[in-house]
Amino acid sequence: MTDPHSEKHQPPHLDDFLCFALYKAHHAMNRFYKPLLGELGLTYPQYLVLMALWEQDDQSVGQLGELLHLESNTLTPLLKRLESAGLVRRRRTANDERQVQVSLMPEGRELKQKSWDVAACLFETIGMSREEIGTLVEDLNGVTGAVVAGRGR
Amino acid sequence: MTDPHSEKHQPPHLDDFLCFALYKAHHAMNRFYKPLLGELGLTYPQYLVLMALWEQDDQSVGQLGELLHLESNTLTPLLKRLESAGLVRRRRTANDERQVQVSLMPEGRELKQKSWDVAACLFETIGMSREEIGTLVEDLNGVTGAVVAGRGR
DNA sequence: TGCGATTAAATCGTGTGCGATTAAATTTCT
DNA sequence: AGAAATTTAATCGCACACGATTTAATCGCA
Repeated sequence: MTDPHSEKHQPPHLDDFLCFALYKAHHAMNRFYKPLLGELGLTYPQYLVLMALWEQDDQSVGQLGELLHLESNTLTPLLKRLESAGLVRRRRTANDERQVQVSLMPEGRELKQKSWDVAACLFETIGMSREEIGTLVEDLNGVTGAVVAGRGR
Repeated sequence: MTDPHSEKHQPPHLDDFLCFALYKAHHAMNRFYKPLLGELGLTYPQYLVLMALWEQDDQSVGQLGELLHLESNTLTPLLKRLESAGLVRRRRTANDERQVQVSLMPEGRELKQKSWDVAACLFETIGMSREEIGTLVEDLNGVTGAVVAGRGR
């Protein structure tokens, strides 16, 4: 059994754990976005779903789930809320009645512009260059990839 | 209004957003930990609370909340579950009856050893050196700090 | 053709997270 | 000393997140 963080067999501090740093950063991001997105009537996961649709409209629940690493049990109620807010439309596809296709309504498409300010606000707040952010994103994606790949053992 | 991610006013891909990278990495970590911690009868947030107590026993709900960035509305039910599992004890302090002091029970203290393997397993899985992890943790904490500091505006 | 296997969403139950409010104890200030 | 302000947990309601199950549609294969 490998000692994960120190040469000595001495427990590291909580702050040294990668999982805890991720936990905190994710929470901080959540707390930062919440009031800004609240003005748009969105939650953070709803915002991510809309971002996915802005990039590629008309995706199935499964496609969205794969992109966002979410299952239908999470997405279905979330999408129903977006639908009842008039931002997206949910329809079963004609080809395959099992699939539900999610597409943007005009009101949902408009939010793209407003949400731009939110991302810009975060960018200003953290005060990092594009290169630094790019490197950090790559590192995080590397960790994500390794962890996801190493799961089924 | 600053364009956050590109010279051109062209929306970046979802994968370029730091918030999304964090979201994915945090979820990946969660999904990795869940089955391992499940064998110990713990959830991920419960594990973090225990880690905090292993490092410093006998903390108030407020202290734990400050460390983990959680409010009493989240901690109270979580701590009650840890208590009913026999891992911790909750008692109001004699000095100040408002505060609830949380301390480890023997069974909770024992889990420290077992949980060690979980951290070691993650360390092996991501396959990064201590230096790389340390740098990443520092970068993440930097982002967390900047975001938290920039909130009240 | 038709029946079992597979696939895609939806449903259910539990456990976070958090904004808002409440309740009780302590501190402050006159 | 005593009322008002403050502090600390707890409570309530809503929205994820996910394991497990269910339902409905499609596929595959004899």
